[in-house]
Order: sequence, then C-alpha cells, then structure tokens
Amino acid sequence: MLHSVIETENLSASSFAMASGGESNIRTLQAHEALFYEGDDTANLYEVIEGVVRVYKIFADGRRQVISFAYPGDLIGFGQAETFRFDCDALTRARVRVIPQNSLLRAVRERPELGEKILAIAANQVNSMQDLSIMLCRKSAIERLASFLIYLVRRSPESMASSQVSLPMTRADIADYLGLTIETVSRNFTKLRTMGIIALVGTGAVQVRDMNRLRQLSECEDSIH
Amino acid sequence: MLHSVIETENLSASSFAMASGGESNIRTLQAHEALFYEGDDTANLYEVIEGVVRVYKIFADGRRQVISFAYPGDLIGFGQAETFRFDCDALTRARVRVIPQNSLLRAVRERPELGEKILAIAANQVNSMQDLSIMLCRKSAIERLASFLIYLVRRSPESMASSQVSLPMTRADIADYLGLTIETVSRNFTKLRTMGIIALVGTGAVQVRDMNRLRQLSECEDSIH
DNA sequence: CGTATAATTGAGATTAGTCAATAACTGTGG
DNA sequence: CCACAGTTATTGACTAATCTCAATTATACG
Repeated sequence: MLHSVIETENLSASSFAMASGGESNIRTLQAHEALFYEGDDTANLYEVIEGVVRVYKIFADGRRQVISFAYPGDLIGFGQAETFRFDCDALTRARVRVIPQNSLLRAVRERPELGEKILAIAANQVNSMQDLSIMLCRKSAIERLASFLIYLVRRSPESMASSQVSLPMTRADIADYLGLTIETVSRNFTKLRTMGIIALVGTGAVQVRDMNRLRQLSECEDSIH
Repeated sequence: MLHSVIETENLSASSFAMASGGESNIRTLQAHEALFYEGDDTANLYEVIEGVVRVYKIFADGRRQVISFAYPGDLIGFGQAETFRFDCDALTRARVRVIPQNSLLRAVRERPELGEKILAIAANQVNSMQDLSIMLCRKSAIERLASFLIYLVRRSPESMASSQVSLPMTRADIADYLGLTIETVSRNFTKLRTMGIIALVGTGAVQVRDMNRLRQLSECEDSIH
C-alpha cells in the first residue's frame, strides 16, 4: 500500500533481469545524485538493491509531488512510455540494478509465462496507486502520517526488530509525498509524540512506542462485506 | 488522466477478447444493477460497451471512495488478484463485454506480443492513477470539479459537439470521487455557474459555456523541463 | 399531486495553510 | 574540538478552505 513504485517482494522482479541473460548491470549512486530526469529516454528501468531513492515531479507552478520513495526490491520506471514523466535521485548512497527495456521485452517474447508476472506486477502497482489515492482523498493529516510511518517500518528491515525507523527524507519530502505542508507534518510529528505513540530520535529517525495505536490511526479499514 | 479504469482508446483492449477466440460474451445491466461485489472471484474482467458503470469501495467507518466511472471502451477489473477489491454497479442501463481471465492469460501465452500491449495498458493505468492522486493531493475543490467536467466532456461522445454533458451520477458520487462533500460539490457548481463558465441543465446535465476558462481552472500544468 | 429523495444554501466549527520567529541540526574551517 | 553559517525543523498567531449541521428548495416517481 501507499506508494507507486512496485514492491516486488514476492514477485521477484529481478527474474526479468535473469531472463534477459544477465545483461543488466549495477550502478552506484551517491546521496543526492540523480538517476534520471523527466524527459529522459526510458531505455532502462531500475531495481533498487540498496539505499533509498526518491521519485518526484515538479510542476510549472512550482508545486512538487513526491511520487514514491523506492526501497530495496522496488522497481522504478516500469510502465513508462517513451520518456520518463518524472525526476529521480538518491536520498542515501544507493545501488540500483539497471534493466534494459528491450531485454525485458525480449524476455517476455521468449518466455510467455513472464506475461503473467507482468500482469501481477501491473496489478500490484495499480493496487498501490489506488490505496495511495484513497489515502490522499480520505485521510486527515495525522492519519496520513501514521500510514506513512507504518509503511516505513514495513519497508525498513533493520527497523522491524528495534522499532526504530530512520527517515532518510526531509520533512519537505514527506509533505510533498502526503499532500501536506512541512509545518503540518512537523506539528503532527509533535502530536504523535505528545500522545506517546512515537519518540523522535534526533530529526532523522523515529521510534515507534505504541504500534497498535499507530495502526489504529492509520487504518482506513476495509469494509465488512 | 483523472481516473483509475483503463481508457482503452487506442489500446484496443478488446483485442484480448478477440485473441481469446471470441469466448467473451455480452451482459446487459439495468440501471443500479450490480456487476460484482468486493470479494467476488475475479474470474472475469469487463469492458464497457455502452452506458456508465460505477466502481467504488466502502470502508468499515462508512467512508466511501468512488474509484472510477467507467465509460464505453473502459476496462474494469484489470489487475485484480484473486478477488475484487471493490463493488461495481451500473449508473445507467449498460452493456458490458465479459472477458474470462483465463482466456486472457491464454491469449498472452499464445501471442507473446500481447505482453507489450499489457505493459502499455498497465502503463496507461498507472499514469492515470498518478494523475488522479496528484489532483487529489494538490488541487482545490473548484479545480477538481473543473477537471472532472473536462474529463466527462472528453469521455461523452455526444457532448463533444453540443458542449452539453449529462451527469449520470449523483452529487454524492461526484463528491466521493473527488474527495469532497456533496455540499462543496454543489457550492462549486454554483460558483462555476455564477462565473459564467457552465450552465446547469436541470440537475443531471451541464452545459459548458466557456471551455477555455474551464480548462485554465483544471490545469495543473506539467513542468517546463 | 404528494411524498421521498436529491440538491442547494446558510451559519458556524474544524482543519490545514500561510507567514513569521525561534530552535536544532549539519558540515566546514579555524 | 569548537564556533559559525547555512540549512532544516519546530512552534506560534492568524487566515483561508472545507466540513458539519440544519433549513429550504427542487426534482423524480409512484
């Protein structure tokens, strides 16, 4: 849920890389280094191996929308047309697998059963986006922030045990992802802290002290059909 | 833009139906008749042939999210897992083509070049969803309503000429689609009317009197990269 | 025609945004 | 290792937008 890159998790996106005959290679990015810009040819797509990568779009009026934070296992650039529709750079030092588009197409051609995998990946991506828009549509600021934190915990392996999550992105990044302002993000971090649900560890990390209440806040539960 | 079903337009979704050996058949729905419910098996997907179909989801707390209004050419249920994640019913009398999932999978298997088409459809869908969430994130009530009306004009063939669009959905449907309340929708219809941009024709139709200004309102222009 | 439903309008409450000031971090050079 | 400068985050006071609740009007349908 809650983001627009593909969480490959059980889908094993890199099987495409495998299928394509090992043509893909690895690229290392320094923090803040760009991976691609809007308008660049979609010759490659990328799978994050390590680190956190930011995908965003800047509009003519200066508004910015952060589309996703891509964690290891996430695929970036899937389903783009001729050129990318957004910018992409690294938040931390990162390593990404570069997967040539044409090798992917060839892979599908040669191994039709991959078509189903593509269907599954597409499905996954579409579901993520639906969840994201439902969140943006229906949730209050604090509910959005709670959802975001839960998503981060789920994506950060190191945090599963310690209940501490690092925030490699700035408040502005979070705000532009959740459709809020930095002030509102900050105020609601404070509110969560005051409620005893989280503790702020410096400015770049959060410790979850009451996962249940955090989950309650985030939940926009499914219907009871 | 602006919605989450697939606009097949140039993608010719029904080529899947063709590819599957003409196994798909047509179903007719009366207004308000359900097509499927959340939790139903995703044995089939559907292509709208005629009429308007509503896709929505109801949450435990009573909040409702209208996910899309599907017009002729739109595909419903693409990219769902085992069971549907939402409800679906007809707003008007409608005809839909029933496309068995397994025939689609078989089609992909037999004609790998359809894999690319699926990629294109998925890309299209993902792009639509991204635009939708940007809209929900960044646009004001009147901008959302303007975008919605432009979308309706574009989708309703009969309206292209007359500049009059019918609204087969209620204000509540529009509100739950745009992430607003019915009062806000109503107030902003009035505002658009007062500004001379539209005229309300009864309660179920709108005449666009100044397309340029409507477009200006809706625009959340792309960046200048 | 009359009743039920849907839409509009109004007044007040709530939420998030804006602008401004302060505080906390980060990284650099002394 | 510390001080400083630049950036980022927090907090406060105020404003603007949307929501809520309530009343009224319009529409649809038996």
